[in-house]
Amino acid sequence: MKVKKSEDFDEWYNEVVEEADLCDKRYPVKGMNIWKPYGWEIQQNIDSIIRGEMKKTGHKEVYFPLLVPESLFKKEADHIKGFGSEVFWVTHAGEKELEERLLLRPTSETALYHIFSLWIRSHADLPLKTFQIVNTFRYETKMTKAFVRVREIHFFEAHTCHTDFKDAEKQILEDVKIAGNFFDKLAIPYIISKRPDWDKFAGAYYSLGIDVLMPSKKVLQVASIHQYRDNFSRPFEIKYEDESGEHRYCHQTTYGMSERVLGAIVGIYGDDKGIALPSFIAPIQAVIVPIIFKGKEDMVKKECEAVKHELEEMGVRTHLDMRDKTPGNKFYDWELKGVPLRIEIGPRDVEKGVITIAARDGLKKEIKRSGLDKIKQEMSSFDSRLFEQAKKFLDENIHTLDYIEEKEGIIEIPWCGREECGLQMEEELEMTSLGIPFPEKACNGKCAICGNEAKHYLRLAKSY
RNA sequence: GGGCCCGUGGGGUAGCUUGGCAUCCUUCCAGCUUGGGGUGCUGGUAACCCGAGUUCAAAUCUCGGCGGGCCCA
Repeated sequence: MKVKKSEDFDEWYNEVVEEADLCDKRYPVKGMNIWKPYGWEIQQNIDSIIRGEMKKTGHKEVYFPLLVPESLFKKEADHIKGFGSEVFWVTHAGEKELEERLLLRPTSETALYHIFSLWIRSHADLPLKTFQIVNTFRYETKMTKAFVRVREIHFFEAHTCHTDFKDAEKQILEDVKIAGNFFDKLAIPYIISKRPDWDKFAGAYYSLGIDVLMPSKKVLQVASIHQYRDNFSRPFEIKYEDESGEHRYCHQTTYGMSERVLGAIVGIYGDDKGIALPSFIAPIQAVIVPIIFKGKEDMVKKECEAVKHELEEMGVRTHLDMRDKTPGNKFYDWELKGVPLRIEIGPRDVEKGVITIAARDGLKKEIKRSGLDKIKQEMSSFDSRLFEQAKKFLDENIHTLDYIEEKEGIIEIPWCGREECGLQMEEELEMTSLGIPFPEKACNGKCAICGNEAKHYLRLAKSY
């Protein structure tokens, strides 16, 4: 690594995503990067966590087509207003112009909901809980950044339909819980805010944003949960027949996430040596580096293979690095790639009946060869150390204030709830509002702009 | 939306002002050496973003495209 994380975070980030073999940014279309095998494997591991959570809560996986006819896309007015300027259009087949233009989904509401209206007939079909993991496309005009702002998005989206608002609200709470489980496994601390009306998702009744704090003290939105009420079900005519034979519109919710989660992990846990991966998503959880001396090669090699085998039996994803490089070289290499635990085995260890382990954050110790099962504990305590360190950083950078004051990080200011006051805060602080804390945090102060009774705290921060 | 900068082997760079020979580091390949934090030596592969123009001659000057980055609203 040429750039220090503490000196220039954004530049460090740009370098580390390529150096750590997560992606290749040389593809000649702006905002479309290549997933390299190592990065893709991490992302797949992240996906498998959310798949697990979806399965536990009764969501079914689907896969809808990439192309959406223009007529469907135009059905919900706010939605097209919000996304219209950033869609990619398919207008031709060969030389022939299409009768109806098709677009690459920027998100999949309009594709799914047309079909949901066919799938849902009666209250017995509800709730309908689905999700898909697909690529979506948004023509970003701003500066793109690997995993953080891309034009082809690796997107997870859960879509649900319910009999009424109340049942949809229950789904929102379940989503909050799912997010909790998900981010806990990744050891990422986060905050949830109810977005202000002027910044909610195009077509939503309200939106909850899940944000993390990056080392640059700018926040990154990593997930969002939306309550649509019947905003989409009306134009798409998603109706069901209730017990009394009446036809009613569904209420809907969505929960979305993208590879920004990976961006957050890179940003939050990386250091001057490279990235650091929580063990749950690390493709390699423990790497064995043999320390070879002339004349003792076989002894060391045999021991390494035996340890690898035993660890794999325990379900630890293990790699034995037999490349013809010096150990120091390999150490730097695996640190760059963020492997949680390194195991060093040399003649000295074999003779003493131990192995030497070093966690990615520097903690080094010997453990008994006969006590290999300790490795799992070492991994989880590594994860906890990552989390504690990030949690501390987040907590130290949330400032609850009574009046407007320039601070780095996230600030919370008493707010009357009126849009003009909120926008003025954004302007004065040169920050964007994240919304009001969720769950709501009691606020007894006066609005920092107009002086009227404050209804909530408004959270603001600089953001990506 | 407005303004600015940049594009040279896989990565990082020098050369551009004043047109002519493409520099160095790293990576990579082969071999020997070394091996508990980037071992050393020898040899090798490999580049001027694309297109048009000016010119005897373009990495260098002009225009356009594509790509990358920064600043302001």
